[in-house]
Amino acid sequence: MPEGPSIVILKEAVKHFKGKKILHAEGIAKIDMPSLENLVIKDIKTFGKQLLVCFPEKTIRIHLLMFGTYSIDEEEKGRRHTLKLGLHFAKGSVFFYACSVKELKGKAEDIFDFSGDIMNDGWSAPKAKKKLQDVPKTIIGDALLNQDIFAGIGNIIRNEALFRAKIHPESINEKIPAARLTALIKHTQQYSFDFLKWKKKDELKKHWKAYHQKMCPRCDMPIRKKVIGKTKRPAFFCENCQVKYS
DNA sequence: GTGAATGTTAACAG
DNA sequence: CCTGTTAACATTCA
Repeated sequence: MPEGPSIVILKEAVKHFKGKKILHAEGIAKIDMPSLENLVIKDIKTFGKQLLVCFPEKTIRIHLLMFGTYSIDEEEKGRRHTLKLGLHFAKGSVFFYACSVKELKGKAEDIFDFSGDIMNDGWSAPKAKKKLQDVPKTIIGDALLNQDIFAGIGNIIRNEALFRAKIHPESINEKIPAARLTALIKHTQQYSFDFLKWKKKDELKKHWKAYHQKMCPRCDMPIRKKVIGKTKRPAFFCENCQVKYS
């Protein structure tokens, strides 16, 4: 369940643990569990698809990958989840399953450039445009998934944003007119926040226009599914109304 | 039972 | 050493 907006929802669900002291840490993640005990959580942030549990001198980075899940206060018994990390507080607990947990040295602000995070208030569209132009030969479908360019974008967002912008995923970056590129970047951010809004209401799928769709809602032609690019992820697009710049 | 999927990275080949 | 491909991991749903 992990594109940027879903991680923002996760952050909101655990932010009440900010300022709280960890009494016990458990799980099979390869990090120093005992060293977390008695530490107070300084902040909880997100960067792209990662949740960051921040301390003065280190940052715990949790990435849900494809199948990661979490539960708050109650451990999911009965399910066969692999408990990677469980944090226990005086009041409440949080559990992360089947995810990637890493311990990073230093504070989050020194490790991540938050202007690259599509969901961050400080996100910079001009910087994103420049980064796209720095990889002129790349197809836009791959570039959108590049976390160094758009931290937080996943396969749903890229397909929906390209559909809104009427750009074919196999378009070559340098062939896309600058105005179209700017429009795409804007759609990407806007769809990410629509994703957030709809996901909260549990109606994300209801609003898909291209992703896993059969027919184009604009022109009624079939939506094509094709594994593309070096990222080899399935793209969904309308060949009739999404222009291929190549 | 099979295959696919909102993802990344370690391992290997050249 | 660098680049590109494959494998691995983990879970749910159709």
